[in-house]
Amino acid sequence: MSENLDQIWKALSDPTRRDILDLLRDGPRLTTEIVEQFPDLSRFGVMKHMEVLREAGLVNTRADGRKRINSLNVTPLRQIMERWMSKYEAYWTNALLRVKDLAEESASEEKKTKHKRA
Amino acid sequence: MSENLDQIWKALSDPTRRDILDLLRDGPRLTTEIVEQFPDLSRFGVMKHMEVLREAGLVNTRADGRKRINSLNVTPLRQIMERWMSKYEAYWTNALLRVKDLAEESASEEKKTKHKRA
DNA sequence: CTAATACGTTACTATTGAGTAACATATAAG
DNA sequence: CTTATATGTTACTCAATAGTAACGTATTAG
Repeated sequence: MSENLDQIWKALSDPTRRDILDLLRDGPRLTTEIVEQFPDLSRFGVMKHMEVLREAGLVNTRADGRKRINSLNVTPLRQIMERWMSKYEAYWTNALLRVKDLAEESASEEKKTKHKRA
Repeated sequence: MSENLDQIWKALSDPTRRDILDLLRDGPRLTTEIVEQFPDLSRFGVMKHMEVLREAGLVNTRADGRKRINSLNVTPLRQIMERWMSKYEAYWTNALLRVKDLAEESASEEKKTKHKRA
């Protein structure tokens, strides 16, 4: 559960896969729904990306009849972010302060603002 | 200066390149010094990785006689981190609070703690 | 000037990754 | 049962990436 960090980075390195994650931020999607969002790609093309995301633990898929419901799992993202934040801690100073502001904002605003599409 | 985000992600996707960045966290290094840290790779192998890092803006290189001094540039890292932190804001809640703590820590401790090796 | 050092480049191989087309299976609806 | 839908799979390109070997250049030390 620690050496899959490579997998996570690999998964995130592709723009299409990041787009898929973006899409899933808005909530779970059927495989077909995801495929429809990428008219330039074949279905299998998208499905292979999905598989990479699944193997990296970034996406969970559960079956419901003949449907597959794909949902985002932020845990690996969090892992990477936290790891890098602390790793480069000494360099972060300014960034951290900005993130701190962000944290306080989102803490005080609670969940008034729903996140919006990419 | 905005569509190189892809490049940055690509650059970060390779474990060797992340190791190089880790090495540069401790301060600037000559090309040869970096090469020596990777006995399993040929010099040119390492140099190609360096080039990718340079093109992504993650590493700056300045000449000093016949020496090349490579140093870390965290700006692109910051870009990506900030972008993703805010993008997944709604999912971050717990993580953000931890980062907030980190920020306050490092703010109060100023720069007492020098960062240490990987 | 000569030799050693630090770096750069050319030319090539091999593996992985992204992608398509076409076929196969399973399930829900009528 | 039959059809349409949702998904899975096999077989195959094509391009990019990671990598090596070997040679070339430039600069500093003596």
